[in-house]
Amino acid sequence: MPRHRSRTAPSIVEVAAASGVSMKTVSRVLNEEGSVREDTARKVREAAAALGYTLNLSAQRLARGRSHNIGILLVARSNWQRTAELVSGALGKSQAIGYGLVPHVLAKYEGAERDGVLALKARKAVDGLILTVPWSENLKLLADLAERAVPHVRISGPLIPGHVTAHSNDEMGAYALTRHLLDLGHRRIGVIGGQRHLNVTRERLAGYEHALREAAIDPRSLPHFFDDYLFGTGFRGAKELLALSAPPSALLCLTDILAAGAIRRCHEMNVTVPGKVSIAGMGDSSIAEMIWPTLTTATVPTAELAARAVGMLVDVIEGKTAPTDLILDVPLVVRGSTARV
Amino acid sequence: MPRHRSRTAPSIVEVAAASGVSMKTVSRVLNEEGSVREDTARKVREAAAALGYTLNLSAQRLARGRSHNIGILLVARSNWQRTAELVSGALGKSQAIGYGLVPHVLAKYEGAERDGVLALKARKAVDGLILTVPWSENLKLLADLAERAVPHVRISGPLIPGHVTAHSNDEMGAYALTRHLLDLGHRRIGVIGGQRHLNVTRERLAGYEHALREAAIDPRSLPHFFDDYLFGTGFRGAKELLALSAPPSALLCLTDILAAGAIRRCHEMNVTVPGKVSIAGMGDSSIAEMIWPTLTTATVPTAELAARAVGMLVDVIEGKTAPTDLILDVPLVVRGSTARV
DNA sequence: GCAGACAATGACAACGTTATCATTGATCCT
DNA sequence: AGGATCAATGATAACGTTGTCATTGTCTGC
Repeated sequence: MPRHRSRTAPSIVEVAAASGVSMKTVSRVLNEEGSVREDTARKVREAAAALGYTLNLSAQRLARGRSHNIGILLVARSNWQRTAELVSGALGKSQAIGYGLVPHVLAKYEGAERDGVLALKARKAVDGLILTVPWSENLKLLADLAERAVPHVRISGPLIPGHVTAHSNDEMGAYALTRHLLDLGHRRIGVIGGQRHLNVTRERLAGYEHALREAAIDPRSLPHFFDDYLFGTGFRGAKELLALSAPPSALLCLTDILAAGAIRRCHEMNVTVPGKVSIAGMGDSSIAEMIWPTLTTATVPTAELAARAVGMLVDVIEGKTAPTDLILDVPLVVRGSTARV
Repeated sequence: MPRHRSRTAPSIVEVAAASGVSMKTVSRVLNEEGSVREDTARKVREAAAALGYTLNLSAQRLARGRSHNIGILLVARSNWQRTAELVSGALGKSQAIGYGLVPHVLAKYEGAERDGVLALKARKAVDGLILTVPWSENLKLLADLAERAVPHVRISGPLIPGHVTAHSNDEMGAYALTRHLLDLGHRRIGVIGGQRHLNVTRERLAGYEHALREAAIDPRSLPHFFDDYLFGTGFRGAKELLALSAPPSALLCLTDILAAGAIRRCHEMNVTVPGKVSIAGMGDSSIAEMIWPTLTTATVPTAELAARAVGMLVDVIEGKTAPTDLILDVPLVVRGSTARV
């Protein structure tokens, strides 16, 4: 006895029957594969429209062996602003090219969480992965992905052969920022940053030190404060560095959020910015224009990086091009938080 | 001639063969359906582990007729902070209960974009939808979803029978904020807000007006500025309202971002906050503690709302419970941007 | 010792696509 | 005229699960 098909979504066979062609031809038309006569195609499209039919993604995925989804690995308890930029950049691009974006937040890469990440590809939930800091430089993860041939593109992180990376020239950005402070006459330029072992930290620090050495200043003679990349670090760092017997006249914060924290502390301590101390950030997140004084910083094109990473990943997945690393500029933006000494 | 299976992921039949049971039993074990003897189950689990096997999601989705994904509809070019909170709240919950989260940004609900949203369910990309402002109050969309029996939960938006909503008591929040300003001796309390037609706007305004009327003040006698919910509106609103011949002594901004914009403008105009004018926001987003002075506001539990909405949606999808609306509190948080007149 | 109940398992057909290869006609060349 | 070529189409078998229903054993109670 045939099962009663009440209110079930129509399938490709119904459309085929209604338009008098085979399933395969319907499939060809709806996927725009070509090599179908225009009048046949029209008939099919009309039948599909009449039935309110759309291809079933699950069936398509199973048959094709691909999910048409890409995953983006994010870190828990981080700067939301940056996370939002990453996701929104990736989402815009993936939506435009017909891929779904599956965000996945991860607190650590161990045990069940590790299994969860690797299952993403094994279970065909995604065709590939976008890795953001700090996952883009987690060697255990990178090794696992390489071993399992999981396509992936990293956003930032050290250049490693065999791992495609979408990069911004953070070293240049930090160099430009430091030069800017030097040009304003600052000599004692302190630095506040997050985890030292991260590649972003090292790159930005390299730019900072490069500029100092050019000006014949020994970076080791300057005060610094490192912890993590959250607001509180900027806040505490400013207090500590400005309380020094020989306080810096300028502070380079390796992130806008850090700079925002430092500036807020200055307000609390009645230290005028940039009158008494100049403060620069890095990243050019939207907060840079929301605080007072507005922040001198360098634009890290986070959203664009994410969008480009998606494009690169899809190229890898579809085997279109040989993967190449990408490096975007990080231009200086001078605003109100820095001034002549 | 059998196809050579080189490096292909193992399927359930391999596991069945390796453990000497049928496919169905493997399926039962891996899905923890029960009614399998413990020693059989162990054999199966060992075989699966040895082969590095995991169930294929696409096949599972096709067979089950459900995607185990939920979509979240976001609006383009909005406050990123709020978007990030929504996504992160929803993501945490959905990840915990084994659902994937598929964010979808939408600029308008027409033409191809409308088709895209509706296709999400028709193509079985998602089992249901979370609607955020302003989509949660788009009547055309709501009608389409009802017509197609697409399970959905709205975050904010007017209470409409038949549409489940996760709500925060914004009216109470705005009332508390206004009372706070009144208690500080303010009488001329201006208001800055976004789109007036939005339900959030109306609710918050209702709380504001309620408090004023209690204090025998006619809300219509007070200055206001409405545009959208972006930083620039707060910025422009503050300038306009403070330039009035009878400027307000306090400003209630219907959103933290708006308040941040207003405060920045005050800094530019050398109007001290809260000395000359008190400013309150609403939402308690992370920016409230990053600016100076820190912002008096009311906590809208955005992330929790999103998480709860996911839970409610899954209940609806799985037919577990009768859907009920949810209303969370919006408690007042007094910080540095408001003071006695 | 046997019907009945019940727990554990299996066979096989969905689920709705796409891939592969075969089959049509029509068109082209010599 | 007679292949050869080519564009358009179709038949059928995957893809890898789960649902349904049937089939085993294994106990019970009498």
